Amino acid sequence: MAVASGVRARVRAELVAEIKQAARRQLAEEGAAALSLRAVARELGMVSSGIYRYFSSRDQLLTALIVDAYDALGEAAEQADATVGRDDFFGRWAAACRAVRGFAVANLHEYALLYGSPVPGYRAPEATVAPATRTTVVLTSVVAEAFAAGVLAPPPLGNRVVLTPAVRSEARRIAELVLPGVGVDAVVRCLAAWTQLFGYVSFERFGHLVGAVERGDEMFDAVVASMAAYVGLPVAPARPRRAGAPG
Amino acid sequence: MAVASGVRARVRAELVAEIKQAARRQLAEEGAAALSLRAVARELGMVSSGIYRYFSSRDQLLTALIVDAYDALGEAAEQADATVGRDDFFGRWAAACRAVRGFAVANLHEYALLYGSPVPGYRAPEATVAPATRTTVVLTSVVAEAFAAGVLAPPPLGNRVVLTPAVRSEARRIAELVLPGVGVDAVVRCLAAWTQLFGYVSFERFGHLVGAVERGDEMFDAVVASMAAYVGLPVAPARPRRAGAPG
DNA sequence: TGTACATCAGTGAACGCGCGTTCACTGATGTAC
DNA sequence: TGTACATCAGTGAACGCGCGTTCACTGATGTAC
Repeated sequence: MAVASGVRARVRAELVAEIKQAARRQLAEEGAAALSLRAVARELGMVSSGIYRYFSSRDQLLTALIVDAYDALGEAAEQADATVGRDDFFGRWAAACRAVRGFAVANLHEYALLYGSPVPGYRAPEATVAPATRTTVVLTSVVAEAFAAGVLAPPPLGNRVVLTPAVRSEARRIAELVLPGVGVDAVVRCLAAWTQLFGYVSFERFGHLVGAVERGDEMFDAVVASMAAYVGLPVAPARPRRAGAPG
Repeated sequence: MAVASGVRARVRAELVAEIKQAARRQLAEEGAAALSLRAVARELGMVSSGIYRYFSSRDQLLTALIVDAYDALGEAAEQADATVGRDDFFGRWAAACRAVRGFAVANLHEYALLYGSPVPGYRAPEATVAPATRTTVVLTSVVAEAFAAGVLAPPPLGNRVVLTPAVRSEARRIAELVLPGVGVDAVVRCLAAWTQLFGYVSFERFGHLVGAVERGDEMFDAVVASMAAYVGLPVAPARPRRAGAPG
């Protein structure tokens, strides 16, 4: 019966979920390098070879965890973005940045799995690419929409850096992908802000700010605000404008 | 004899160096998690227990590698800084940034050991703190000296972000340590630039820019220049001024 | 200069451990007639 | 509704591997008189 087969499939899906959850728990306690199929099986009261009914190798389980983590982070960023009024570009940017940091705080080892050292001997397959871009798309969309709304500030006079032709063409290519219409100068600043965000979160979570920054939450907000201004987002919530009108 | 004893000590020091070198080679090929005393011993044609004459545990060897890597990176930054005229603050900043990236390019796994995911189960001892700050000191010194020379630009109008009291006091504390006299606003921007630098290098080296940035060298220089301007360093080499004169 | 002793480097065997993966198997659960 | 068969989940033993660390040991190298 189709129904009975559906039951089997559902049980199977549940077990896959349970295995991933156990693996995630182990990840949280020991880190990615220490993740082992045997320990996962032990936690589920199963014999180690039983896992092979659900994952064909340790790497496949690791890939599933990576994809899930990228998706969880991406969804957190999307939801944070969605809580803010569409025209409050600064607020949306800040909300997305806070979501990234919040994810890293709540899931240190999953964050490290995504953005820390590559796992030795592990090569990320194609399947991880799409989920990896979700968070980036949230951030670039805010900038792209601010530009479309005509409120993205041009670079201040002091920041008019000369760009080489190679950089300009590269920036144009990036703009076509995720920042339609945005100028090469702003693309470079977006790239800086994007890497700054993850650089700060990594430094904080990996212990490089110990002794330097104590009030992590407030300092993070300050840095995010400063970088948002640097990118050109209006610091005060933007006045609603007709989207698409160039500024 | 003192001379004979000196010979023994020198041979010992050489062997310590050889062990570290073999460990570094292994690090470069497999990554930190795969570094093992047995493999190091094998490479030296020694029995595994022999290593214990020189390092009391795997963690102690790891610590030695971390200290060496911090020192190598710090020295690279210092030397890069030293090649540029003292008054060319922008050039000094860019040179130091390039040195950081250069180190990461040439020594991926050592860079990952320092700035990637924390090694599971390993807790960095006090001895690593001082060497870890060398690179940071190079960068902050450039900014502090630019300020002292009176050429550090104030934040552009668009970047006058409101800072909370907690952030201001934290920034003041940081300034006392490494950025004497520099305003809280600039401290926040330095923190952003510092984390941006390592964030970019990590993203590039760990594969997060694949498909986005192809001309790594030139794009890096562009981002560095943009961030240097954001920090307030004069983009063109500064006119020589009497150091210490406030701007 | 020569001998007796102490220090040290490196050996080899062993400890107990955990790992990923394979394989033939036993039951239980679904499927087709 | 009932039976015969196919599919699937999970078992248990085994493979070969590498790891950190301990320990009693053998020579060689230095030290003190």
